[in-house]
Amino acid sequence: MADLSDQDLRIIRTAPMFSALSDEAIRSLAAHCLKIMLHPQEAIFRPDEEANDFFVILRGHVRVYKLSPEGNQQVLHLFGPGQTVAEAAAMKMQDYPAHAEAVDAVTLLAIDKATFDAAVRENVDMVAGLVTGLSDKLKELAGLAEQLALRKVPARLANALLQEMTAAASLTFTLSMAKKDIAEQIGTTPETLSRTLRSFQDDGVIDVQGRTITVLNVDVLNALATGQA
Amino acid sequence: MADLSDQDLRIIRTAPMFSALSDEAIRSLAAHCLKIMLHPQEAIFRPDEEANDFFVILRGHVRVYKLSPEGNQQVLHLFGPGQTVAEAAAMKMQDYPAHAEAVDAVTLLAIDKATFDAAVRENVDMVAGLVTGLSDKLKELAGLAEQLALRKVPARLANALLQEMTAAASLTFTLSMAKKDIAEQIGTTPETLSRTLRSFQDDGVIDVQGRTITVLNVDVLNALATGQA
DNA sequence: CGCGTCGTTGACGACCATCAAGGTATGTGG
DNA sequence: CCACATACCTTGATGGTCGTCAACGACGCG
Repeated sequence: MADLSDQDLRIIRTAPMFSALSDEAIRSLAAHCLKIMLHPQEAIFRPDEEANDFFVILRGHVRVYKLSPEGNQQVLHLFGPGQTVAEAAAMKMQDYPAHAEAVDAVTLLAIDKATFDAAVRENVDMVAGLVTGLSDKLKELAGLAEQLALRKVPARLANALLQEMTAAASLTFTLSMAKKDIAEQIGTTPETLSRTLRSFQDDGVIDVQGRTITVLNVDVLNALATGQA
Repeated sequence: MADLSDQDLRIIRTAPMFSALSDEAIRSLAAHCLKIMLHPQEAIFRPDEEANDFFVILRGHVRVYKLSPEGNQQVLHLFGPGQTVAEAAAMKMQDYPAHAEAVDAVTLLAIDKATFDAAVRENVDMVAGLVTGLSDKLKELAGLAEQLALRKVPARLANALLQEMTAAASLTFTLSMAKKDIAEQIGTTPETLSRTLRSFQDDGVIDVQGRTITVLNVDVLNALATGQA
């Protein structure tokens, strides 16, 4: 039931599992799917729901996170257009393992397990892409666990800054989200983030002007990120 | 080149990706594989090696871990007989994402990417199992990240104790490994582990006699594990 | 019996979350 | 256009958690 624009098609084909499919194959798959629009902060799924569908992001960003009993959250993934969410849970028909919510205005394609299974049976080459996607997520989570266990806040922050820097392809860039969200993502608090940013600035590694960061010394920042400082 | 006993077959079929295969299919796959025996502590792979093979554990236990620049390690997975190691990395032909080593005396079946690909092409039903295995690992890592970020040491230890308890199916059990290894697995030090165990004991939740633990109050232990205490 | 690994305990300090308060920015309605 | 509300950010003070260092006792094994 979902109409797809040409741009939608291009975005969907960004996902490894769909990259090998023809336009017609994607369109016929989408014919059985729902297009969902969400407002910022709107919930997509919760850990106690059964995973009947998984999602392809057409527009916006999705945050996948765990919640502690005290209400703290830890972001596991941050997904953007062309990425798939919860395909592993859906394939196994278990409960979703975490929370997911829209970060900004989001459009999703919701694919239910049955129609996806049918699509896989007709296009066996999707499997390689599916595995690739899962493998990427495994690697990401392994890196996250490493960071949380073995790196202190300065190293995690340095990492995040380097990521933003390379994403912007410039030594000066504007943070892609509010500082409080960055704090959350690297597993700390806004207060500690603020202090750590200031200490970087005092050390002459970066310059902070509100949401705009300029990296003054990439080498030191790299050293911080890998823990050699 | 690897001869498989009937017991080997039974163990291999424990892995979700092999569960649907016939004896002959497994034997013909194994004909192109190597059986590897390892001593305790012996390395299996390192993060800078190219992942040409992945492994099925026939005997013993394998620890997969990340290493910090300071030499601390964080265990990501602990695998036993019938589990597969590094299949995601091997399928994508990238570098291994972590270290792996034998915990005790280990026997592995090493499967290289090419022969596995061939096997998958002949037995498409393996795919579902492959995905199941990856999905399980994703869930495990997500849980680990949650614990590291959001739970304090007592909660993580309570969790570990509950796991050992249910594995033993008895309120009294002997730890499956040295305490220092448990400390490592839950991301802390032997000293802190020792103190936390003592505090549990002082609170009357468990009794500790060397490596033997008796759970005196399951409810409180559960509360500790979920963070409600 | 001696040695090495493991486990425990104590003292200490680093790191970081929390609480509280004030400052800044941004958008909204009058 | 200004006043105000509401977020977001910063800064300081404080305390808890946990890692580190050091010393010692307990095992297990050759």
